Amino acid sequence: MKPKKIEKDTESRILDAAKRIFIRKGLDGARMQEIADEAGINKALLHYYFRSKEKLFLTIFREELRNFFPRLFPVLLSKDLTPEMKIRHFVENYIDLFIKEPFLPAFVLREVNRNPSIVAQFIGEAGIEPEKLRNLLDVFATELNLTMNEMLHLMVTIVSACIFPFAGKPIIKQVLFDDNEGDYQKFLNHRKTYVADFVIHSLKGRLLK
Amino acid sequence: MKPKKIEKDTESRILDAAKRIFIRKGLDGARMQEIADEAGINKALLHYYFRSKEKLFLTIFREELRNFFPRLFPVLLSKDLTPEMKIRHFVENYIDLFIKEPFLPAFVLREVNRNPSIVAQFIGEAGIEPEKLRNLLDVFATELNLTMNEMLHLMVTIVSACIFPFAGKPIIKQVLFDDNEGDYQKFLNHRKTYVADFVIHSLKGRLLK
DNA sequence: TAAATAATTAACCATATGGTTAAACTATGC
DNA sequence: GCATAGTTTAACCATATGGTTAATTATTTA
Repeated sequence: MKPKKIEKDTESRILDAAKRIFIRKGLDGARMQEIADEAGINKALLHYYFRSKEKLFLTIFREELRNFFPRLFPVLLSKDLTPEMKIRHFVENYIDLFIKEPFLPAFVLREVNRNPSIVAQFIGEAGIEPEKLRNLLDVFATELNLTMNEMLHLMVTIVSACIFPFAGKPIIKQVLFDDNEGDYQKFLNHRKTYVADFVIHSLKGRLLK
Repeated sequence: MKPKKIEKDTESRILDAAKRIFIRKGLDGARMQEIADEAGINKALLHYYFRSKEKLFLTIFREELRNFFPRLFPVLLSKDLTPEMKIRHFVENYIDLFIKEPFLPAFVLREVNRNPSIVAQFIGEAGIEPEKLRNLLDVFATELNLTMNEMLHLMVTIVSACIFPFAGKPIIKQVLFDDNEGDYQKFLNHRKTYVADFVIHSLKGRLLK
């Protein structure tokens, strides 16, 4: 029952450590020494497993970009959900994801703005196919009786409403909740139903034009 | 007609250069040499005018934080605007601001996440008074027949919808617009009316519950 | 078990970077 | 014209940082 190989364990220790450090500090702010310390290993070992900081970073980034992207296909294609339920599911799952990974939004936004070409570079590997996604949105637009343009705005609005509360946490918490973490967390929990309600009301409200 | 003093000019040249570099690259990514080059001066001169990178950065950040914060008081307190018009004004002005300063949202979000305490530290100097702001929102909530909780969500939702399209530009442009800058810009312009409409529909839609 | 291979470390290296110094240059006041 | 204070520069410094090397210690394999 002796552990045969430590290497595999070391690799995942490195990945865990790198993830924690990179997500909080970004590529520019992270130090290889810091990651080594966090993983409890020698700095040279980092370069033994991942040749360079860049390589290690991209390994982490690819994975986190995949997490970041909402997996719309299963929800939107479901036949036994009303449009309203699809929206509720989406919002709830997406906000829950960020409650579990609160630093993910700020991390991804920071890195794609540092180097925008990284998006095109990794979008495929992150399991996103823009064309298929746009087709999907087109179908959903029809279902909701929206133009594709309106659908794109709707999508961006929903995603914004889910992501910004996390990416803007320091500001929101300070300005709206007097730096009270508990109040801010309560706000996040309410938000799952609030955003869905808000969107659904808006779609209904169009009828009142 | 000879220029009497160059000094003042030098200082503003430095500030302009620092602003450009810091906003695009952040504190961690920016290099003092780069800022000096951008300003067309010697690196030592940077330290002559602003003792350290940190000091120079904070000078820029303070100013940009002030820009970033929506100036709600004049709009929300106006007596001759309907709530609907207040929302329309706010959204249009806020999005227009970011069309002029497209890197501002990503910059502020990056830096407040790098060092959250910077918000509390500079919120006063940026001309924001959280208490007064919350009072203002309370009044507006009454005007709209909303609870304070709903008002906070509404506020965050509107701000999210304005900011995220800029902070998330690399992703949105790539995924939704196949990397076409023109399409993305058109989207931003539509967005001014779309977001306002969306919010107003939602408030009306509540009646259809 | 001995050779071969993989994992790990301490010490090192080259370069980049924020920051300093001392000297030179410029304008201004007397 | 000269002294003084303010401005600008080239050269320099200490340190941090990503990365490498060579030796050491497991682990595998024949």
